[in-house]
Amino acid sequence: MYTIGEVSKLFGLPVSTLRYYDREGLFPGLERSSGIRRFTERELEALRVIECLKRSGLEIRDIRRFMDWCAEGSSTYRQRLELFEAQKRAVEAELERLGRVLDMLDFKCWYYGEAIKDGGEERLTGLQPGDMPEGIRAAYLRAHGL
Amino acid sequence: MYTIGEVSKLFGLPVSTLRYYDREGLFPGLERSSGIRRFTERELEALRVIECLKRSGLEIRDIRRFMDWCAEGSSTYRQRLELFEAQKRAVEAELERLGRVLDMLDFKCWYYGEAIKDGGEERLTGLQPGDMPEGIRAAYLRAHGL
DNA sequence: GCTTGACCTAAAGTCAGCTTTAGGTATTAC
DNA sequence: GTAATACCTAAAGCTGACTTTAGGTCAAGC
Repeated sequence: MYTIGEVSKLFGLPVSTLRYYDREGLFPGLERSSGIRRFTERELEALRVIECLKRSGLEIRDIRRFMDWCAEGSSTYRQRLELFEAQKRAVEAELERLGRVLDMLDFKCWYYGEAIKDGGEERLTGLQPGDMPEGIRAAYLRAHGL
Repeated sequence: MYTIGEVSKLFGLPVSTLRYYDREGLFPGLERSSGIRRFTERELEALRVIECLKRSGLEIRDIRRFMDWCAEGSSTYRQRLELFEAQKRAVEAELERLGRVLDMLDFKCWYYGEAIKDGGEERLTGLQPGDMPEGIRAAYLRAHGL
């Protein structure tokens, strides 16, 4: 059993955020003793799932819906599975987009490294992909969707 | 040369967003003919960079600062390089976090698949990592930071 | 007994990033 | 000539996710 202050430290989240999550219904079964919230291992796992679903792009209201499904019992397993499968696809898509972002950043790092060496961008502005070093060319082409 | 409507279609961004970006100073050299914005290849590349920096976690005001550096010329190459290097580190960190999110989602997909097969969570609630299949155990442990 | 610190609430405030509204110009299509 | 369409501005409005504020309870330490 943990107080809100302990959970705050464990997860590195402000107390105000935990109270906000509770207000929004993200801890449906959270118990209290004389008004004070008592977090159990169940709420800690809920919090791990909340962080996971948030990072995967879900909004608070949708996380709430998921938590309500959990409280509803075995009749909602299918919906819960489908939610996780959908978020998996969303995260895989995001990973791919971030990969292309990284390609652009790699290209730009190379570009400014060269610009600094040259003292200007004259040589670089006319550059065709064919004139770039192997790895940079690949990154450039992926970043520009070619 | 492109009108704002053409750029909107090319990038899949609302016209209102492009005007907002312009208002926020993200196209420092954008020209106009009789009041109408004329986007050139330079603005298209700027837009690619904007999307890249935004996805990498930068705020509009910081992107604006970068665009101002570009307008300032060769004296800012170093700052620009450092910005891209910092964003590269940020994206690499985000990729790792997303990897752990994916681990959690993999675990939860497996979990609910099993719960559906079993018709309940009784067997699963007592489950130790040692009882899980190979790949799922690994995902579970990574997702839970163990 | 009184201060400190951890908890509580309801309600208002904040911030980023857009989007919408209201009103206007200029060109093309009929 | 008038209706539709694409452009323009300034300013207000919106949304999600918190955070802050103002005011209160309660137990522990001095």
